[in-house]
Amino acid sequence: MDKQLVSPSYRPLYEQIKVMITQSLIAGEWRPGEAIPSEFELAARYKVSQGTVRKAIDSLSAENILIRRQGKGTFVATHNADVIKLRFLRLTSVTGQKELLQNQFISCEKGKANAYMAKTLQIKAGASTIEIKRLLTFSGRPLIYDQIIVPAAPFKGLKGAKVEEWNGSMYSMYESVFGVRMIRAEERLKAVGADRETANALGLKEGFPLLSVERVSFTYGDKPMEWRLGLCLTDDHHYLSELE
Amino acid sequence: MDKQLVSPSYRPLYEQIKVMITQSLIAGEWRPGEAIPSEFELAARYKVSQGTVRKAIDSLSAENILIRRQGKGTFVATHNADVIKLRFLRLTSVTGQKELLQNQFISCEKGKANAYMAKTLQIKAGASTIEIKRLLTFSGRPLIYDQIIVPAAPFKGLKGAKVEEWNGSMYSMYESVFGVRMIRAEERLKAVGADRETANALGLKEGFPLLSVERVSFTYGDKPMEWRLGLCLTDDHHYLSELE
DNA sequence: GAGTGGTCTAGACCACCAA
DNA sequence: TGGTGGTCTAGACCACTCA
Repeated sequence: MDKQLVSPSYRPLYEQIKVMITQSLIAGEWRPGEAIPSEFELAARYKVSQGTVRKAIDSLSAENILIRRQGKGTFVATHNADVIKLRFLRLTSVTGQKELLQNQFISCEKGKANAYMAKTLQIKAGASTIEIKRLLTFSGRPLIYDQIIVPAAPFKGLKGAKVEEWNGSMYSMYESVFGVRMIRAEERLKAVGADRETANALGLKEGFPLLSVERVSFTYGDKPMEWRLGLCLTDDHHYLSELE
Repeated sequence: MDKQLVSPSYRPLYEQIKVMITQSLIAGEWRPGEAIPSEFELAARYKVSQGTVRKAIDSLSAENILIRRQGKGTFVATHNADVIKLRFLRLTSVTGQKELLQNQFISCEKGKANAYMAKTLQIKAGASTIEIKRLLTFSGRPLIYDQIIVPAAPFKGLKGAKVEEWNGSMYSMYESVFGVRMIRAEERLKAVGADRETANALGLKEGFPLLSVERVSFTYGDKPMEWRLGLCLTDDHHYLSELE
């Protein structure tokens, strides 16, 4: 039996505060990049001590959902700000730098979720999706062949034109145009041989070893909102993972 | 100029406590798996409040250096305990399970650090090293061809015999036999084609795509103590990375 | 029941930032 | 100079573990 069900429904106060703050974030009361009320104001609103609000904010800050800045305030995390750009990018050149990649869109089409995609994105099988393919290049050299699938419903109006004219990361667009904020992602990595399509796109021979990065991104409440498959050339770059 | 040098040398109390606790760990005052003194005892020892000790322990706990257990005490993290075994293993089968791998040693020889290894392990070029090769298999099938290099000095007496008779992870052995505790690691991933040696070891054709995982492990004080290169077959397995 | 870590409070003071 | 987050304290009470 689930332990949660037998144990009494004890939840620390600061976790409840955390939930309430998260709900305000979902409702859009505070938008990405904006400051939330000060710890004292929130303490007054929720009728708890400042220390308890602090602990809730500490936790959200550790999850990169809020950003604290001493002397200034606490801000809603965003994928727009220059400093946090490429928050989810783990691929770095052998010199150690994370550099800006050039974005070249190949296609943007409507699709329908197959069984796997339905399960992954928690939508109904056959539900409408939007499928994007693009090529990311570095210094003129193709580096990643990316396939992106999102459910159509939350991204109504996302079309090729919209995608092509956007100058920034996909996450930044999701956030600014559709109000969908990604807060977490899971990546599954494998080594694969390039298939014909990818080999052509990247200018390689079929079977050339590529790093396959399958990513699922989640918005508030651990709701999956994007599936992505990136096939990466890793002769000049590597994927950095820190273990603790 | 380094910001640390111009700003006053202000360090919060709890960080100083953290350093003192870490020093006790290095000195071996509390051994892996053992409990450290209670928060009140430490508060008395360091002449600070319990809350300040708590904050220091919180931080070490977040870094997986200490483990808190409500009602029992705070314990020194170990690679021996069953529950924390495979702490650094990110490779999971497609079914999602982390399973025990069989260990088959191939060789264990003395070597000398080349320029790259010297830089990586922060030892002198030409310093003595120990080089181990092994094969990790899962359900009888070769999965990872592993090459491990450690500086000879801290691992005096590490020989083939010792390695082969040890029944557990390398980290568990480092800890139990040599008192070297790894607390952190960095991994750099690439996709590569199998070379002849690896292809033979894993029973593949040359050029077969493999996930190359280069790992450097650190002990207290961010001192690098092990270099490792694992070449992994990823048709049935994948490497899981969580992004926040 | 005694001892441990976990939560919560209230208040003081410090470091940082902007106006 | 006033407001923000960051630190530190002291004390109360709660939840968990084990003898």
